[in-house]
Amino acid sequence: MQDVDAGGCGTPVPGAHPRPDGRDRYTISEVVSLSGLSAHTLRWYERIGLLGEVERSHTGQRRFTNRDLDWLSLVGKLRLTGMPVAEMVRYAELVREGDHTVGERLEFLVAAREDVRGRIAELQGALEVLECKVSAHAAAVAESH
Amino acid sequence: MQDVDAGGCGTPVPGAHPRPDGRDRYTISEVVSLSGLSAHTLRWYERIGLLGEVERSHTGQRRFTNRDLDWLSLVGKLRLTGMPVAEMVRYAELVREGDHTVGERLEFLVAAREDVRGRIAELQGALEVLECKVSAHAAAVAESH
DNA sequence: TACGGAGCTCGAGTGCACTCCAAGCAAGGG
DNA sequence: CCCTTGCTTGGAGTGCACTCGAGCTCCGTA
Repeated sequence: MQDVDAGGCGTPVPGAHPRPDGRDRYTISEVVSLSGLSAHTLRWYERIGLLGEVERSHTGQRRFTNRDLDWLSLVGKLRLTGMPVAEMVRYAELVREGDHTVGERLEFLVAAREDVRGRIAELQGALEVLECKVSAHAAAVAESH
Repeated sequence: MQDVDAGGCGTPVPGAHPRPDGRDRYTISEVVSLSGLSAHTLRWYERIGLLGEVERSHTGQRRFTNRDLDWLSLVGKLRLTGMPVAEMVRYAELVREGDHTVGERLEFLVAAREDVRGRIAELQGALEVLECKVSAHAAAVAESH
């Protein structure tokens, strides 16, 4: 089965470090450079349940998988939208609960999408104001030769 | 002289309480319902210099002016963009310093504008991912008849 | 065998933006 | 005169999302 939450929608971001393919086990420091998050933050994400049990090496060190990386990329997107971490944790729990939560997850995603649309509209309002202020100040600067 | 920072760019927001015109002195509770900010927050804004000395009644109560309301509306826009309060305070200081800071203010506004544009782009990236996830989950829900 | 470097856990600390509290004053109504 | 309502102050508290520190283990190289 193809989990509907893993991969499939990630933009292979131009700015970010590319993921070396053919591998599926990454140390925490590799994930730090791949994700841009700090090691502390990654461990914290796991503690609060935003990341689900990460696999371990025989000595107890974390070994992140490509699936973890996909999940982190989604989390990054949601974080950009300003979604509180607690909500993302709730979503992570739904994913862990299995396929029968897919309807609830759909609701969550739709709500998040509407939220983002609203936020974009807000920002566009702010942008208009800023553009107006910029013109006014540029004119004032020009006027004072 | 027409201060380039007062009014002129405010969208008369459809959702917000309209400002009763013909008046220029508002109590703190009037500003609470006009701005949506709490009284605590308004006093705190004044304390940290985000609002400049607010006029007082003979008994020491604050009397906000239309100019204060205009400023608060700009602050609200900037807050929506995620700008830290400290930066807005810096801008407020530039405004208080007078006309000779108009160039610096222009720089500030241009930077803020670029910031907002970048943030909109980020959100649009997140929106795409969300739309993709929504389709995938909608399909999964439909498939499970 | 010694050492540097990466990783581990648990718990405490930080910075931001509020948010609340206690104690007190002023005006108006009963 | 008392009570309520609305406002004042300074300072303490809250919630969020990290962020850091102490003290430990484990591994590879000299």
